[in-house]
Formats: sequence, C-alpha cells, structure tokens
Amino acid sequence: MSERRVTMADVAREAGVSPTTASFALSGRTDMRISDASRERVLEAARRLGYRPNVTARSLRTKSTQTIGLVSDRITTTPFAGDVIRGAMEAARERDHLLFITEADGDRAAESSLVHALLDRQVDAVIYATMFTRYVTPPKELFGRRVVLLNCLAPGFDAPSVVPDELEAGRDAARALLAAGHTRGIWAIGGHQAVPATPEGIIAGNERMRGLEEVLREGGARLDGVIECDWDTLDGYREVSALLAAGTRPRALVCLADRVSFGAYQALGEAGLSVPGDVSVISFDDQDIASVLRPALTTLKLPHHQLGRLAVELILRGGPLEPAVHRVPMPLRERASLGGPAGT
Amino acid sequence: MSERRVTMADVAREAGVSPTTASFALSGRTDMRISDASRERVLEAARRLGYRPNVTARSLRTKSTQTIGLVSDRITTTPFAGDVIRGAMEAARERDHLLFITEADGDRAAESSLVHALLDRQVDAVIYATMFTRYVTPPKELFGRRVVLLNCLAPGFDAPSVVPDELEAGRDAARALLAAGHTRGIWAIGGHQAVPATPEGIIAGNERMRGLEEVLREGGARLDGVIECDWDTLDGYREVSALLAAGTRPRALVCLADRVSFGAYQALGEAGLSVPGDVSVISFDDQDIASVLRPALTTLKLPHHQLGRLAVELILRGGPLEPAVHRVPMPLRERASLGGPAGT
DNA sequence: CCGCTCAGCTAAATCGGATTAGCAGGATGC
DNA sequence: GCATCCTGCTAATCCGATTTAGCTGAGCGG
Repeated sequence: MSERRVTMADVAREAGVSPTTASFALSGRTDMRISDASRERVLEAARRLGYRPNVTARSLRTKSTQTIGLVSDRITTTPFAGDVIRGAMEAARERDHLLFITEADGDRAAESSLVHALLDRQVDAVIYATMFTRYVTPPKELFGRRVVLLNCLAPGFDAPSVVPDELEAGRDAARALLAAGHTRGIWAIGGHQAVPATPEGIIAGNERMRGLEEVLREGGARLDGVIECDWDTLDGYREVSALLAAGTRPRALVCLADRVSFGAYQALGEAGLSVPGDVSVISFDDQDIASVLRPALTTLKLPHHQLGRLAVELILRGGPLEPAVHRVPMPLRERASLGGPAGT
Repeated sequence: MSERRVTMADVAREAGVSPTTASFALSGRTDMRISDASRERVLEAARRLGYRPNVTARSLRTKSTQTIGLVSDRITTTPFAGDVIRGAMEAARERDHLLFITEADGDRAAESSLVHALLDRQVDAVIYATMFTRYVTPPKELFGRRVVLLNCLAPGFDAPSVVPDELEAGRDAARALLAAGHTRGIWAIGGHQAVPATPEGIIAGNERMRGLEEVLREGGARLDGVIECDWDTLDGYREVSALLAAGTRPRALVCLADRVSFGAYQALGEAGLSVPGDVSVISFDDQDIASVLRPALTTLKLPHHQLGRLAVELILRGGPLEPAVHRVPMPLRERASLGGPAGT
C-alpha cells in the first residue's frame, strides 16, 4: 500500500556492496565471511534508509512466514474466549509472529475453506480451537500439517492438545469445600453435561464431577445430590428454586458453571437466604460476571489465557509436534461466596 | 509446512502448456487469447492435482496479499469486542480476505512495532481500533497508508472513521421513555463521562446525554437530575442507593451503561423497588449481561458487529479511503425493564 | 617464482507466481 | 503473390528476498 518500500537492493546500493553481501550482513550470518567494515556500512545504510525486510518476499525462499493461523468454531464470540486469543497473541508477539484469526462457526465447509485460506498464505502452523472442551475431527486439509489442538482432543490425529485440567479443578473445588468445613448438605448443580456423541469423560462436566466426588469421598464427605441441568442462568435459577421449594436446605452449592451460580444467587436471594451466611457457593469458569456478583463468586478459573499461550509456545518451540495432551491448571479464585457451613 | 505444494509449473506441465498459458487460464483473464481447449485442459489439470495458488508468492508481483491487519488498544479483552472482530472477519471472508488481529494494550511502542509487523507482511490495509469511542493519534507508521479508524476519531488524519451513532441513541432512549409515558422523575445515572483530554463531545457519554436531553425537552419532559459517576456496577449500586436513601423516588432511570444498570438493579432490589413496576430502567450498550438480568434490560445496543463489518467493507470497496465519519445506528433492544410511569 | 590457501566478495539461481514482449503460422486484403 | 493482421501461444523479466557456486587478490610455503 502506497510509497515504495526501501528494498535490500536499495540498502546494498547505498552501502556500495552487492545484494548478497547486504543480505548476509543484515541477517547476521557468520558462515559467510563479511568484513566488519562492510557489515557496519550495510547496517548503517539500512538504518539511514529505514529498511525493513519484506517478510512475505523472504518467506518465498525460506518457507517461513512467521505467521500462525487460528481456526475456531466460534471462539471469538464467547465471553472469555478473547483471553485465548490474547494469550496466543502475546506468546506470538514475543517471538515476532503474527496471528490470523478465523472462525468457522461450526460449519465444516467454512472450516475447510478457512484452512485453505490459511495454507494459501503459507502459515507456519495452525491452531485448531473450540469454545468448549470436546472431541473433534479436524478437517482433512490439516492432516500432515503442523497443528495444535486448543481446548479439544482428536484421538488418532497426530497433534498435541492443550486443555484445562478439569479433573484437578474438581478436586480443588472439593478441597476448598473441605477446608471450609463442609461435609454434608453439599449439592452439585449442573451435573455432568455429558455430550452423548463424545466417548468417555474428558468433557468438563464429567471430569469436574469425578474430581469433586473423589476428593469429597476421601475427605469423608459426600454429595447430597446432583442436579443435572443446562449450564445457564435460567436453569440454575429454576433448579435451585425447585430444590428450596421442596424443603431442602443445602449448605453448599457446587455450581458447574458461573452462569448457573448466577441463577442460584437469584433463587437464594428470593428465598431470603444469604451467601455465604446460609449457603456457600463454589463455581467453575470465572467469567466476567463472577467478580461483579455480590458477594463475589469463588470459582475455578478456566485458564483461557494460558491455553492460548501454551498452544503458541508449543509451535514456536520448534521441532516436531508430538501428540501429547497438555493439561493446564485451573487456578482457584477465592472470593466471598464460600464460607463455613451454616450454623457453625 | 510439510509436503511440497502443487505449483503452477506442475499444472502447466500436466496440461502440456507453458506456465504463462497456465497463469492466464487460471486467472481467467480474457485480454490474452487462450483457446477454450487449452483453458479447459489447464483447469482440468489444476483440479486433478488439487492446485491452489500461493497467495504469498503472488503478492510479490501483484502487491496484494488479500490480508487486512487490525490493531487495537485492548479490544480483544473487552466482553463485546469479540463482535467487532467477528463482524470484520465475516466481511473479510466474503471477499476471501484474512485478518491479522493484534493488540497493543495502550502501549505506543508496542503499537508501532505491531504496525511494522503488519506492514512487513504487506497487509493491504490496517484497521486501527479502540475499545471505547475516543480521539486518537495513530502511530506515524500509519501515515499515508490505507487505514480505517474503528470506534475512534483522529481529526486531521487522512482516514475514514466508523463509530456508533451515540447522539441518535440518546434521542432514541428519550423517545422510548416518552412513548412509555415518562415525563417526570427521570434520572440519568453515569453522566457525561467526559474525558478531559479529548476535544468537544463525540465521546459516548456526551452524545448520549445530548441526544437524550434534546428529545426529552422537545417532548415536554426533562431530567430531574444527572448523577456523574464511573460506568461500573459498583458506582451504579452506590449512587442509586444514595439517591434512594436521600428520599428521592425516581420513576425512570437512564443508565449510561449496562454495568451501571446492573448496580442500579441491586440497589433497587435492596430497597424493595421493582423494575419496571416501580422504576423503569433504560440503558446503553447491550452487554451479555443485559439479557440475563431479571427483568431483562431494555437497552440501546452498541453495534460492534456492524462496526467491524463496515470497517472492512470500506477497505474492500476499493478506491481511495476518504476521511469521512461513518455513524452506525445503535438499535433499541426492547426487553422488560421499561414500563409506564409508576402509579399510572 | 609458482602454486595453494583463504578471506572477502559477487554473479546467478531460486522461490511461485504475474506480466510484457514477441514469435509462428494461418487467414485476409489487394 | 506479398504484406498485413490476428490468433494462440511461449520466452524472458520481475517482484524482494535467500542461498549456492564461483571469482579475485593477498599471503604464504617451498
């Protein structure tokens, strides 16, 4: 766009050397002998002219565009997903790479065409990301390419995955509950959210529940009940209201998602119950809402930023991308919704 | 990355023609005479080999990478900003373009280096975006380049701006209030939010207030008061609580941002006042939270998606980018928080 | 004084396309 | 029968770098 850029040929001419010499001087390679005097003259000319290499042209020869593509289902749309992108961007920037962001919106054809668009622009690698942790089958265009799966798993597909450590998060929720003294009257709202189409339990709900129950059991505690419902505000409100209406008086609620917690807050409020005075609430995700809720919600943070960062770091680490599963810890955000058991 | 791609030379060989012929046949240009037979053979060969042009290589000659760069302060971080990116992405995809997304986080040096990184990769244009509507001075690297300002204004800088039509939104809020029968007891919470460093009133708060007061006046109504405070949940809660504690009983609250509305809801709830039964609330932004609040919030939507889309469309429209200001309407989302005046 | 080595540099090829200039051969005009 | 025109194609360049192969002249050993 506009005004001709300064090229290496310009620099070479200005320094009175050949383009070859300029190239070697600028790239700082030592395997080709360039006198200090020449090198200095080239560098000085480049500085004076404000020379910047044309990455696109260079890539034609080197095969590296210093560019990474990210394809997601609809990650840019979700409230926290910006963090994934930001984490990835940060890591990329630290190594002078740039990110193409694309979104296929669950459309397979769009997905393929976006991958093509990325490949046509010679990206060095592709990050295939999903909004929720789940099993996927990446588009065939990605086979044999440098790929990292972000927030998803694809058994049999030759690429590393980066996912939140949901199992450990479930355990941490249980530990927090136990530490606060809760052993009875604990209810889980939201349940497993098992998606039928996906094999066994890597899915957030399953793992969170598994970790939760495991540590609760080890600690001599247990769940009084598990209410399976959608992970949204409305269901959280409805189910907790129903629970209270049935005469149950829980002492702690483990909400499987912050949105559910928000609904629970509303139901608890209407019933005249205070958090955490009457009922403690611990949650998962740490969406924006978690910190503005009153009282602020204690929750296990989905490490989106770290997820994005690690995906890029794996790529920039160089070498082949081994198909390992990298689990990123979900830190506990201790705020105000978790207290001791009511009446103690 | 991996396996050599099929090049045009491969296609030409397969079709038994020269690379020149292949190039013309593939690009479908008619100013160079290619027989239908040859053209068909080339196209067929390309299909058979799965040929895809190398956009990067092509751009070396054509100067067009079919790529647009987006630099923002911290747009990816804000809750709604994903929409800007999505709108921009959609528009780009419709024309086979891809987007580089970057974020400078308010750091001038980072901004410059990101713009350089974009320019080094020969982007066709740059979108300079901000999280909140405000005046900016784009980095000098952008001068003389193809640029569109998104959600910001830079007087004297030769580029078009795309911003929300805040003034009209203020008017629409007033119209909605009047239509519901409100003429008295109307309070504005959040105020002008004038940022001292920026000249006159393009800023959201100023324009919203101006439009609001203008139409209210024309409709024979007026504001009982304007409370200047930060646009966040805590201030909304605090200010409305204080207002109620002082014995004032508003009939309608115009909250200058959804976050303020959320705080207002909390204060109103604690005071035993219902929305919209006792007090109507109308707001601006339409953040995610607006639709999950109970009752759902009537608000004027910040048209982020359209903003992103229009910015890209201006670029792809071709021709020079005239320094006009494009104002995008903020649609009214009528939900449940606005009713008739209490007691009627 | 001759042949060798080596430091220091340059010419030329390459990457994958787009584009300009030009060439061969048949049809056409006169 | 000869110049001209047009059709259909190809050779050669170019875009902005990197990289390979090779050239030149000084220093050195014998």
